[in-house]
Amino acid sequence: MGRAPCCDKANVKKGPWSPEEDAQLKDYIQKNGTGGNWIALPQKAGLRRCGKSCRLRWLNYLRPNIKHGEFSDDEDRIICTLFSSIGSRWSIIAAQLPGRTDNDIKNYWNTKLKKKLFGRVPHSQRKPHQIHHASPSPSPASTLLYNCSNNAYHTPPATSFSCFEASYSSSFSNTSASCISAASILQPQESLLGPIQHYQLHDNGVQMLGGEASCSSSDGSCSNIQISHNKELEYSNGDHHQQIGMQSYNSFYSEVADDESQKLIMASNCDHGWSGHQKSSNGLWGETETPLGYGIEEIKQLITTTSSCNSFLFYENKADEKVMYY
DNA sequence: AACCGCTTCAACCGCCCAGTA
DNA sequence: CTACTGGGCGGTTGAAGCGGT
Repeated sequence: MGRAPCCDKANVKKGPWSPEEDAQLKDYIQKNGTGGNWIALPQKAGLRRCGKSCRLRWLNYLRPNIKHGEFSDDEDRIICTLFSSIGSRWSIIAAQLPGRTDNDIKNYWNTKLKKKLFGRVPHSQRKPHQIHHASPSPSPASTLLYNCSNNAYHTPPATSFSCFEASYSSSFSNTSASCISAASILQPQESLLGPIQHYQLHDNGVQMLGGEASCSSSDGSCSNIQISHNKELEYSNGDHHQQIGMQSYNSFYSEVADDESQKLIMASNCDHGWSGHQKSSNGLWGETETPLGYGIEEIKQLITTTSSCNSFLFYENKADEKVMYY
């Protein structure tokens, strides 16, 4: 048996708020405050709304000093930086952007910023042969390479675990690669991956990001990997091989394992090196701990210092975006 | 003008956590 | 210690708007 609903669903109004309801809620809160009890608030305010709905409406729309409209470049940068550090902790990200709500930022990220960074190809411009439908299981990862030297973002071609629906750039061969960070999630079960795809490096054939990573641990858990590269990077997918660039870096890979079926490999050659941190059992990092081991105060500091070099980690877990290019 | 497909974003859903009885 | 409750949060949905044909 599930938990009791927070309100009588049959007697509450749903859907868009009318200007009258807005005025009623705003008026009540301005006069009486929230009283620390959102569940009781609608009744007191004479609204036929769920308490949670009132809270959301107030926080996201009616609250004073809410900023609507275009996000500035600075805000973009802050969102990207924090997202790279702490993931989709929208409330924490929102706390760094006065006047912005977590919902706003979440929507902005999902609808605009993500596309801005990844250069999404409109459906109408896709050629049928470019589209490959992957396995029906959720594909949790997308991968992004961030080149600090020219402020450009690049994604490598999609891997089987990297099914971000986007136009994957293979152009980082002509970047200086002075500061490239890569991250991806590996899923060990082949059944979840669909067709085997992997990146490999020429010469010594170091395989990574979905292949058999070089493991430093005896049990193959791949907790730490250190690789020095100055090599061409090739993308391989069965019979299709594509050279995707030249990388020159000395990387230290750390694993962030959050459960048995998902392993996160991070790579960075940035100046402010970082180490992997284990998520807690609930899949979240501690309130003041970030994946990079930064506290919230440190994140604030990070915002001001990462303009020169960032470790970017992008991943998503959206089951319905299982289209990829190869 | 009508239709269609895409995008946007407000709002909802359901889970998790902390506080409390 | 356990059960319950409300608040908070991230993920998802769907109506509205918009542009193209």
